[in-house]
Amino acid sequence: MRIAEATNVRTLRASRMPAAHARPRVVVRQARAQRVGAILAAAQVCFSERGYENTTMAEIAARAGVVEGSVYKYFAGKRDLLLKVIETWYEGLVEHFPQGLAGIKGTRNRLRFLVWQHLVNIRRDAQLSRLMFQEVRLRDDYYQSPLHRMNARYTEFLLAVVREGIARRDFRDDLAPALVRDMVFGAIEHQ
Amino acid sequence: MRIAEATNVRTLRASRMPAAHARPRVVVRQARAQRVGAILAAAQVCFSERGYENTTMAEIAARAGVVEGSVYKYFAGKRDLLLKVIETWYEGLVEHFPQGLAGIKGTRNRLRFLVWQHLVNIRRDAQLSRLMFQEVRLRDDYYQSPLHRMNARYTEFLLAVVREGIARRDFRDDLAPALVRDMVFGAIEHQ
DNA sequence: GCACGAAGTGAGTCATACTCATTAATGGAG
DNA sequence: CTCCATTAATGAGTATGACTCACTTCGTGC
Repeated sequence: MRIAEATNVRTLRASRMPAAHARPRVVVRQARAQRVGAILAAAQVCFSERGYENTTMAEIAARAGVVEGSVYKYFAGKRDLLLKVIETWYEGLVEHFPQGLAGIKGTRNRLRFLVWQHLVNIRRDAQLSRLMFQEVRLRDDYYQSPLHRMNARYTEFLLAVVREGIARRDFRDDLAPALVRDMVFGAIEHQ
Repeated sequence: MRIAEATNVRTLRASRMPAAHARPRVVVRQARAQRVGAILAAAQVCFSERGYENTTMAEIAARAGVVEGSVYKYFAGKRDLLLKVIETWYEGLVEHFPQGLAGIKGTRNRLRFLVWQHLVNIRRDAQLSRLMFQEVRLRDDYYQSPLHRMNARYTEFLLAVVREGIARRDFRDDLAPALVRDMVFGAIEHQ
């Protein structure tokens, strides 16, 4: 029984090389960007809902309405997909800072805005920000990834406001802006 | 060729149920504690050298001088092993705080000692502390794990010194000790 | 209409965490 | 000492999921 079954599977496998795939297929050829977008969106939902480890490529593909192999046509692998998801998310966040800051006067108000915005971001997209901290920022390849630059741009805004504050004598001039940045973001992210 | 090979494998597999394992074996029966220690030590080295993901249970077992299955007699799985490794490490760290602090007078010196000690810890055992941040503290089950309590004990020392400082009027009395703790550890760990 | 490259497919491979039937050692009772 | 029950140890086997690749189908320029 068991062996028979196994042999059966084997026979099936062996019959791979000659013309095998020949069933009707509904191939919805889509524009590249649209397809990439669908996969990214599906991946974002899956990763957010179930975490990185618990998400399978099959789930992502199914949700995006493509087959597993297709994902690998657009993304190098699961981790690359994660990086692209986070990157897309970050782009949206960074875009909002300049317009938000534009209308705000006074160093303290500007600082308050950035801190508040950061809190809003990591609370609204709690799962994504968790993924950023956990799966991306602490890995070896982070400093080589575009996300490192992206994160620098994100924290740069706070750094700039602190520098402004020093220039305008709102803060002591022996304040180290980078330390302030690390303390603010560190304190928020610590727990 | 291919099929023959496969069938061969299958036959091998099918011959499992009847008496199969009958080769000489050198079983070095060890005391439980000793064996657990060997596995933990091996796991710590492997995880530190190659990271959690890149380490295989087979590697750990080989380094500990046991067979893979034995590891599962003492640990629930790979993740449990990681938690136990970190826990063991943390125990060592926490033990050192009281004696270190005992000889130090003055709030600022005591604070400085704790910060310095923390820096030494995460620099000396860089890989382990990275594993703690990345693979443990940010996971869902962290707050249910003994490591959460362990970490609380670790940071408690700084909290206590800050409270002392307020009581002795070295610090303003509207200072929130928990915020100080989060800022200090957060700033250190942020990058 | 035909040839060619790109897009798309999914069965198959491979690596590895984990299981479990089986064997070896131990220690206590007779 | 010898038997037997209990526990330690074993490693071949299984399951799962990331990734590959031989092949099909579509779209386009000639």
